[in-house]
Amino acid sequence: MAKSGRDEPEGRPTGHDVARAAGVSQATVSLVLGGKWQGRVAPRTAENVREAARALGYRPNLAARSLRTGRARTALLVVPALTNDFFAGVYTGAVEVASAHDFGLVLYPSPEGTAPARDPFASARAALDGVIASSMAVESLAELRAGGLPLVMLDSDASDADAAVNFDVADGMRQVARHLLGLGHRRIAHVASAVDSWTFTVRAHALARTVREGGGSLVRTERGELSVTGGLEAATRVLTETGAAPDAGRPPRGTAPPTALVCDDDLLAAGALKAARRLGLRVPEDVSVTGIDDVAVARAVEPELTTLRLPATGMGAAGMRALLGVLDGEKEGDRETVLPVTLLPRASTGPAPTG
Amino acid sequence: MAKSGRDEPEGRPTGHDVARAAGVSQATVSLVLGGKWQGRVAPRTAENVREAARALGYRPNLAARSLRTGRARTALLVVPALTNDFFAGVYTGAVEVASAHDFGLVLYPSPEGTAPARDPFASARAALDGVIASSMAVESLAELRAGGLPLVMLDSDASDADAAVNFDVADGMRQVARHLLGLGHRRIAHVASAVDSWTFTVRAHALARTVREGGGSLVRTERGELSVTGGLEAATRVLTETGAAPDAGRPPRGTAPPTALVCDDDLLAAGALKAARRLGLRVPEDVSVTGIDDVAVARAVEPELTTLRLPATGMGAAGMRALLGVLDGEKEGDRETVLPVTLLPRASTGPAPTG
DNA sequence: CTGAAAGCGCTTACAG
DNA sequence: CTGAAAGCGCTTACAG
Repeated sequence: MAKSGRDEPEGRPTGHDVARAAGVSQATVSLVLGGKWQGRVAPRTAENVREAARALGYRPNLAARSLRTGRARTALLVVPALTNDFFAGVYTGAVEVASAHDFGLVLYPSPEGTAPARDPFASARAALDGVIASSMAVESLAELRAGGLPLVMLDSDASDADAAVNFDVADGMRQVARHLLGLGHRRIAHVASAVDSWTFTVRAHALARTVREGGGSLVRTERGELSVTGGLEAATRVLTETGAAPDAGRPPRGTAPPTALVCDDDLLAAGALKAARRLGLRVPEDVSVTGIDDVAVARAVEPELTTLRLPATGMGAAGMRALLGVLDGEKEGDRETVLPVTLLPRASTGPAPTG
Repeated sequence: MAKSGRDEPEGRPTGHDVARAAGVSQATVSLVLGGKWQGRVAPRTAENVREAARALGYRPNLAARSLRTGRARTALLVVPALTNDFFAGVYTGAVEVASAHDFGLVLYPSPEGTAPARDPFASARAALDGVIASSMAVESLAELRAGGLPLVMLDSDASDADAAVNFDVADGMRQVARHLLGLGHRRIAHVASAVDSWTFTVRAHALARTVREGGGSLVRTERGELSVTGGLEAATRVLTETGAAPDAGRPPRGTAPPTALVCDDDLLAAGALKAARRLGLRVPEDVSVTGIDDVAVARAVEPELTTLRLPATGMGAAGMRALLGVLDGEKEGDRETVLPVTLLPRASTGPAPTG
């Protein structure tokens, strides 16, 4: 193991050290390295300063800069979980826009999942100019608001935020429902998220309504945590308790069995696929399954999932742009962005079984 | 949309505001809120201060604190990608230990994947006390070292770090190879990572050696990027070009077809499963497949993957502990931790086909 | 074109 | 038991 660089001769070099080496004042160093020297410092002097800074390995102390300027050019992105690649997309999109505006982006996965984030500020510890929160439950708003920082909400109930970016999930659910109705499905079950956040409430309403309007019926809703296991358990309940699975050994309880399972995300849908297989049902011949998100698992499983592509990267980018707008004191318009979603029909859905 | 809290009457309250409200000096406020008042400030006064701070919604300015103390109590965790839940585990473990020691942990997913991280410090922008880097390629070391901060490497070549935590991947690969040899497999192919970092080099060596010593042979190595698609492509090449797939329509090129595919991670293995299926091969009857990591996708696919469970959370925790040790000036011993790994036999491996 | 100086909001000896 | 003061390393008017 090499030695740590901490105990170098003079410790970490400061602007004064650079100034001494370049034979100028510390103020000049600041001007040059801050890129504000044009017309104020001789080009030759500026070059000397840069040279000295390089030689010493100088890096400005961010704490000092941020204390002085009162801003950190840093935003915090709060997400519920890292176990879903969806948030990788959100981060990627946001960080790209942030970088382009010379902003830093600190990622904070809330340890409580979609539940209230326990003081993300304490954990992030960075000096922050604003917060972007993705897919958080309403209860976390108070905590997030506590910092008094500008707040942009993503894929969430945004009534208390400074700006919002959402997917058109209602339209998405309509697309899913119409896709299934078009395939002849009339009895549909909803494998829903156990977490009751805004986006899932909207999904449930849009699904119920579209199915009803299309002449079908939502025969059952079972909730599961957003994981493969959660989906497996919830879908198993749906399939056995409605009598959809012939081998289940449990009598139907009067409900007609569903021919399609609409799942609130791809992880749940992957679990539903497993449930069907274990109960001896073929997908999509006996039962169709749909997901939402289009994360990697959607194409990892067999059959590949018919799902809704939600533009995660676009949402992250739009969220960062919205935050920048709020920070610039942008007028109150343009504060709510809605991103379209696309249905991706794949092999997990097919014509409803006849008979 | 509600108004942002930015333009409150007096702006964000400082320690002086609290002092004024409580009728004490700013120094006393600092003492009380910093928990260093015992025996220095009257309990009654302390209570008044806390009350005033609460009433004003005071939060200490972290930039000022960090400038004054010279430390930030914050570490940076650099990971290559968020598209693998493995790193969610690493983060979770590290953040737990960090919190217990009142440390913050900033997550930085390197935009270049396992390639050199382009100045994570600029992006993180936080004042940092140390860096933990997981599964990064050697080339990124220079960048990471540039900050002069204590560095802990995870699952990487650690020769230039202050401390290291690694999995016993060599032993793991041996377990995988022996498992397959025990099932009668003699011709094994390696679906390897296209990224050539330390951990993958170790895996390749251990696999080749164990297979050879067990009387088998490594008939082919194909590399793919660490994703389902990468695995699908690499495994398709292995299966068609060795003549393993009868329907492939390509003549064997003199190489005996493998009966087992050892993949460098679960994503690659999930892709291999798809490749086999598309080529009309049954898993595990015609070909066995193994993964590494035991992330969610390992149990999402069918058949579920025989894989190596790498304790990601444990590695994150050990990494943070190691960093804390380095920061405390701990003696040079105990700087290299090796974590054991476990083989999880599941349905994707079975007896080698006879004949 | 360059420098001296103020001040951001804290923590921490040091007086009293 | 409490306060006045120094100083962390920057940025930014302000002089010259």
